[in-house]
Amino acid sequence: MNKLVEILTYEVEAAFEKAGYDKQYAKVTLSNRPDLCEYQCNGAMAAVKVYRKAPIMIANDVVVALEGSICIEKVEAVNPGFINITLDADFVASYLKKMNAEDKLGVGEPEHKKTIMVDYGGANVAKALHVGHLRPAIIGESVKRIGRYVGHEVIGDVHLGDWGSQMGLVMMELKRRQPELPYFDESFEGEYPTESPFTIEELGEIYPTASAYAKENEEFKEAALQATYQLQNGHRGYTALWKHIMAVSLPDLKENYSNLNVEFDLWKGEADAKPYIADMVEYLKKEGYAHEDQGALVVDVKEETDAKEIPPCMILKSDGAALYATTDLATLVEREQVYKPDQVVYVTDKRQEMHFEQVFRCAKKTGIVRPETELKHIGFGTMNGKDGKPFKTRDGGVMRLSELVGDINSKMYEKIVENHAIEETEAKETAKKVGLAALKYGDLSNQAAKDYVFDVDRFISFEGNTGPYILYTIVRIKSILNKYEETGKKVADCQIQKSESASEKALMLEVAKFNLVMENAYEELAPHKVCAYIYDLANAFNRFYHETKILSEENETKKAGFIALLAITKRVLEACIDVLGFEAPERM
RNA sequence: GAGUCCGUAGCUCAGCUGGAUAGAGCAACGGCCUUCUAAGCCGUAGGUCGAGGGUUCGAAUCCCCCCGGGCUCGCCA
Repeated sequence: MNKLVEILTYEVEAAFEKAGYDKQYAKVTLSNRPDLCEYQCNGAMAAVKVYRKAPIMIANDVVVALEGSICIEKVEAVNPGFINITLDADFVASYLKKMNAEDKLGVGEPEHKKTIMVDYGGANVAKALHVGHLRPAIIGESVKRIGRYVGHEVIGDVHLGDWGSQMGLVMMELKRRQPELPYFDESFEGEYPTESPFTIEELGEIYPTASAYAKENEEFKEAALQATYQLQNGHRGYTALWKHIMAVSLPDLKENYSNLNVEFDLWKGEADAKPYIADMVEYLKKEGYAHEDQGALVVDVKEETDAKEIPPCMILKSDGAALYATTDLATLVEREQVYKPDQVVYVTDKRQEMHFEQVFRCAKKTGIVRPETELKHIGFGTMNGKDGKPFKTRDGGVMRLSELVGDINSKMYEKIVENHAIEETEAKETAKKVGLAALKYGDLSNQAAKDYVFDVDRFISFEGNTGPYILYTIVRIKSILNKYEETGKKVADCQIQKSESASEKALMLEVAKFNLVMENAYEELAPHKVCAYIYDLANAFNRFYHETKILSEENETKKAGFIALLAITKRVLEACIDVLGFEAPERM
């Protein structure tokens, strides 16, 4: 289904040609002056150079040529040369009817359906999920859902950090604590215990301790690096220990992600790239891409146009161990073999920009991916505390995700029971939904690339541009629709009617933007655009709501028109919050 | 040092592929609940868009330079 701006652009193109001007100037955009018009075309001013005429004259010619258009109620040329368009109310109503008849509310199928892999999460199996994992999970999940909504085949991969030097650190810390364990006995040849030597809580504490200890003890650090290398090369005891770490971590990770309404199609990790590494290294050497430099194996990725020095992409460390770039490249080899993705999107901290630049260049240069494969990195900014510095707990530590989510839920629960008499089970369920919306909307409404201030109290506030406000709007609509059905009538039978008030038309125009917004959010991989849109839409609805008596409207056709408008507004809002990764309760 | 991102109202943020009077929310102040959820709506006040220069009919938006800040710059991920 064509977007409104497209339909209008076609009309205006025809008018430009009819008036004797090139249609390239006919692009119609949303108005930036809603007080003057609904849509606008600025092409007359751009066309001045070619036609050597005052822009207002060109605009006037086009306006004359537009007369009789069925989509336009009013069009005028305004100095210095704006063409201001106000849409015909019947046309808008029929547009919404068409939208309503479609499953995806006017979002069409893409010309080329792509297979897209979204690599997000990046949870480290050696440590508990903490607030640092929040952004990739929330943003990646939304990007995945937006891609699906616009019609692509999107595969989400958690891509666990289960293979790097953090594994060596954990193992050596464990050895320091329990040197008697058979995993550390090189002469041990029996069966290793099936029971893990640590719990998830212990594991969560072991890594930070080990990491800190490695910074002050060179010998320990060396041992950890050595253990990492040995693990990567099939050391029996370490492999057995690795399996324990995985077995203990995975259920905890799955539960945490599930609480965030984040679902992965693939639970692969860096370790899964292992079988591809040897062949890949061999290939890179044989084809002459990789060479030795200071003992390490590297691929040069410099380009002449570089404004700065891009270091070579390192494939193997001087001790022969694999590292970050190695597993990322080998993972691309695997993805190319198994899924042949048209696009791979990585969602990580923006500080990793250089790493991905190197990996992408290396993958293209060496033919690991096809030339047309799109490799994209969504680098997100830091979550800061109210002081503008990276978010920490009161005692300066890293807050666990489960703790954060628990906090938000209990604060939300208190607010809910404070406001309404409500049964405890429902209150808890509602608190969970509203809390998640608060958290996700708080994050997603910011541009991903920017640092942002993580202020829980603001996010869970019931006022202003927040997740709860959006949900409240949906709940209001649901409540009215339910009451309408209680009178024995069906919402589904209601037909959208031509608007009769300014606020009603404003709401309809806002609803009609949906396909434009969704496709744009996909192209720019920008969930915050969806947030901005539903905030506008919710505002438009609330304005309409306040000046319109809906259920007490006496004219049944008119009332049904209102109900139909509410129903489509709700569908659009729900489609949006679904791609953002949260949902609305029945009441709140 | 080089590169890169950022600097918009007291605070938190939109707007940046050039358009008309730079928008929200919070905080402040003032209205609106016998009526569909007031978690709402309406209004008032608040800005040399970091500074300067340039391109343009037109610049928060593009270019240059300066100031301030974040981040990155081979064996971590």
